[in-house]
Amino acid sequence: MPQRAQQLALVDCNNFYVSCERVFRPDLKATPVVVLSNNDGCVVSRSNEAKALGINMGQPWFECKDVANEHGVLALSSNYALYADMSNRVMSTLSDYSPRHEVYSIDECFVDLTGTPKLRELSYAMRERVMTWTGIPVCVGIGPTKTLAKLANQIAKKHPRSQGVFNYNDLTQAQQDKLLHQMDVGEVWGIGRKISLRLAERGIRTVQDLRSAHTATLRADFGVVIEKTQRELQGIACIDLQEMAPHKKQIVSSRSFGQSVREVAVLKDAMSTFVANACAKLRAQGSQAALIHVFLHTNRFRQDLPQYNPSFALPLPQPTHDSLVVNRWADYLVGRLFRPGYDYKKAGIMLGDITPNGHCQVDWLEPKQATGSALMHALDGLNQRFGRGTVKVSTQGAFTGWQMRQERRSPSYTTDWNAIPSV
DNA sequence: TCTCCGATTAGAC
DNA sequence: CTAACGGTCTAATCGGAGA
Repeated sequence: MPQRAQQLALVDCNNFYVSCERVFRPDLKATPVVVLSNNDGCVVSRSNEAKALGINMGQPWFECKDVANEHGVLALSSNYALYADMSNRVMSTLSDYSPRHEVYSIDECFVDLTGTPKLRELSYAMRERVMTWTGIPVCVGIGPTKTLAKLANQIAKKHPRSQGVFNYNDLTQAQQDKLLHQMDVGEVWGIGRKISLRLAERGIRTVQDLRSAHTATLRADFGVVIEKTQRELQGIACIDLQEMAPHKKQIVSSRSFGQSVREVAVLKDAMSTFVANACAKLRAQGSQAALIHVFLHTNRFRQDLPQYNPSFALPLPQPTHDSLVVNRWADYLVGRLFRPGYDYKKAGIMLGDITPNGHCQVDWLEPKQATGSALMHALDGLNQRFGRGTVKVSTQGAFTGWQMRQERRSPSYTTDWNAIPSV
């Protein structure tokens, strides 16, 4: 008996960060809006009006500022607390539709709707409900594989006639061929700029070209990943739904500074914040790290200034998730890496060699470490209940001048009572 | 020559 | 006034060191 195709939906929020801002500022419905990355550096989310003005994704703000101001574009600093909270609401709404779902990113979720009767009606209802319950518009793309669901989602986004829902499984073979022939390979999930160019050299320009390319040659020239992508385009699922997020194998916390920094003390202050951040993430997933990697960066865009990008990876004698322990090492490393006379623009820490708590190789000879777990537990509890930064390590916050620029931040509508507008 | 491992690359969002 | 360009994460692949 032939197996019926999987009905895998990709639900993707439209212009997510901008949409989050608009939920609390309905007056901005027709205003072109963009949201900027950390440090107000690049454009990371655009309303349709802003897209129409030719403002590109990832474009540095200073490049498009003039055009933007000319057309009355409102630019906002990113407010991740708000977006994370809105994301949770959307994902929780979607999770009611299938126990088999995967939160793929802050604004995307795969939902397995295989076996659902009246799929079309259900998809429209799902969009409606997310809109009513959260205020966030979404589009639904359905296909037999993740890659085709992604592609279907793009169609749903692009063609107003689809009303936000597109099911690839509804197409006949001939319709599929025609559709894929009209789409650029670069639109496929997993095919980025570099590979698009190399594919084009071999005459593979459309999605249909890729789908029908000679598999062995493709694999030899481009590797396994692209072979999997091809199979997915052919309707053979190679990328599984990951219902449980696996533990992170590496945790990074880093930031560009608002201004350049010349003093060690300020770098150490910043570093202790990064350490606190990274260790909190580590504890949140119940892990320990045995490798810490600290780095400093000068401004790579200022080639007129001397460049210096030192880093050092330090294996720890014992794995830990204790901010204080990590902070001592990081502080020491910053001191070792620092050279006076440079304008530092960025720093950070990477935690590696991550294992679940208690699953470590213990060195017989090392005295058993007093991990301070109870202290860290209390600290996480307070910071969770009263907001990040309620309790800090003493080296944090003595110096300023490294904090990022955020001149256009919206209030924290969903996480701060004081931000709720008075009626 | 093979294997291991760290560094680099490419991609996503 | 000027200068101004994100942050995390994974997997594959590359390339050098050592066996």
